[in-house]
Amino acid sequence: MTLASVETRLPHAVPEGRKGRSASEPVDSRFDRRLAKVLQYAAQIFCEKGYEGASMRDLSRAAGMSLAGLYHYFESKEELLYLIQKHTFRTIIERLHQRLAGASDPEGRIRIFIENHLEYFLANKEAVKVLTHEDDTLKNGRGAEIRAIKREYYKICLDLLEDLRKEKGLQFSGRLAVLSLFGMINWIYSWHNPRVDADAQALAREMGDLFLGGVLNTGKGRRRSAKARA
Amino acid sequence: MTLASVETRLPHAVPEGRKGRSASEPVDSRFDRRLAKVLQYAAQIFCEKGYEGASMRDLSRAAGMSLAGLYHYFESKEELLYLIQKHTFRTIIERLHQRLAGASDPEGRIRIFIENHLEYFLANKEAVKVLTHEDDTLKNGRGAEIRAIKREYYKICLDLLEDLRKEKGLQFSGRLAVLSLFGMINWIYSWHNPRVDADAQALAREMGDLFLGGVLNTGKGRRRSAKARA
DNA sequence: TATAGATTCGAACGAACGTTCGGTAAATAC
DNA sequence: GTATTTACCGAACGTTCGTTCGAATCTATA
Repeated sequence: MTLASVETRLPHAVPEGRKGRSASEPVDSRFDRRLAKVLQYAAQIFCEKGYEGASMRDLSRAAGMSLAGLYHYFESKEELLYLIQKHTFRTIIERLHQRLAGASDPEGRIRIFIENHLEYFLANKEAVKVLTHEDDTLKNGRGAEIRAIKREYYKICLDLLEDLRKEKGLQFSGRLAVLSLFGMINWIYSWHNPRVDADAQALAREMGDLFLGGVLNTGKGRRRSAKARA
Repeated sequence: MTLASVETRLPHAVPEGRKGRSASEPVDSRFDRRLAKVLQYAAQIFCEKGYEGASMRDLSRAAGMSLAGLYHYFESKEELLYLIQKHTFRTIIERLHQRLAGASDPEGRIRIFIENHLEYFLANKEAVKVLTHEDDTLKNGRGAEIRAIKREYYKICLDLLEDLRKEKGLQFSGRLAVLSLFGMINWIYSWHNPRVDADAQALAREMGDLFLGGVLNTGKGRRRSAKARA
């Protein structure tokens, strides 16, 4: 789970033979470790200046490595962004599955989703900002792959919500609920200040209260305020 | 309320005399109208490619005007972003004040806030994406001015929420509630599809239900689910 | 210690960037 | 109808961009 168990090995000029690592190979070579470090620096730079605004020279300065030297580890700036996004997403989903394994109560599972999301977000602000901010920067194959992972994550959350809906016999738009929840918890990167705001667990509880309070309340009796009905 | 009642007139090489329009001057000259058009194209381009990713040549192509000709209307790319953000923000706040003037019920006023926000967002997707996406792109003076407007907008929403809290005797973190609400309604630009999703009014009602349901429920008796308390 | 591969580098490539300059055409004022 | 300002343009400026190339230096094995 370092930031680089990835099939980028021997990026160019490899004559023949093994092209991509066959996945699930836990190698943690010198190459992998160095690439992980570089990806970390890159996430930081992309976070600060944005993908387009950041230059490879910025990265070379931050990583303490020459401009040309960087290209030993990946083949282009775009692949750099792809590797960061893919690793970040996959890690979040992997951890989520671990945590969900031991919980069956629908409401509790949604709270686990929120907590998992927020914990990773606040612990890896840079990478996550790159994930959400450079949302549709990647094109073609790499972009399609990242969008697929995103849909997978969306689907997990939607299923959790529909379990709750069935259990409680509620009526609400799953799509709207999921996207509202994503908005709440993704927006954090734009305001969270560790010196002012609570930690991930407390935030997850408060946001869980807010969101679940709304969902449970809205969907039940179609109760609406007089003002809204007017 | 065109996109350019702004003090950019006579951008450079003006020898002496009137520098900035003295504000509140409703002139809608040829210059202003053309600038408004250009700002519209610019919002579109910035929205598509991001501020850093968009080039002045892209804009010149979209606007059907030469590269050099553009600089007759503003002095730099950065000022372009500033003008878009300032006009967008000021318009949203101005309309909000108009709508709030006739409402006194705290819950209804929050619903007005949400509806005003969503209506403008969905009618001006490009400009709004530039507003939220290029959040801290501007530096120095221009950046400080935009951040001040943003704080003003935040404060309006916070006050609305605290009115509700007082009326109903609730307990909740105003900051967290405001920022959660902003997350919900700002995130829309990343997913809203007019062919699939409801219009602004319907969305505002549903999100209002969700948010107010949560706020009213959470803050009252400190009710929490067994799972969350465990 | 010799050999081979992995790692790193300085220097440069062509392309694209934001901006400027001198000048022409169109609109406005007198 | 002429003079003056406004609107616009082609061409270029200097800079920075992502990327490449050939060579130098490490590292590990035999």
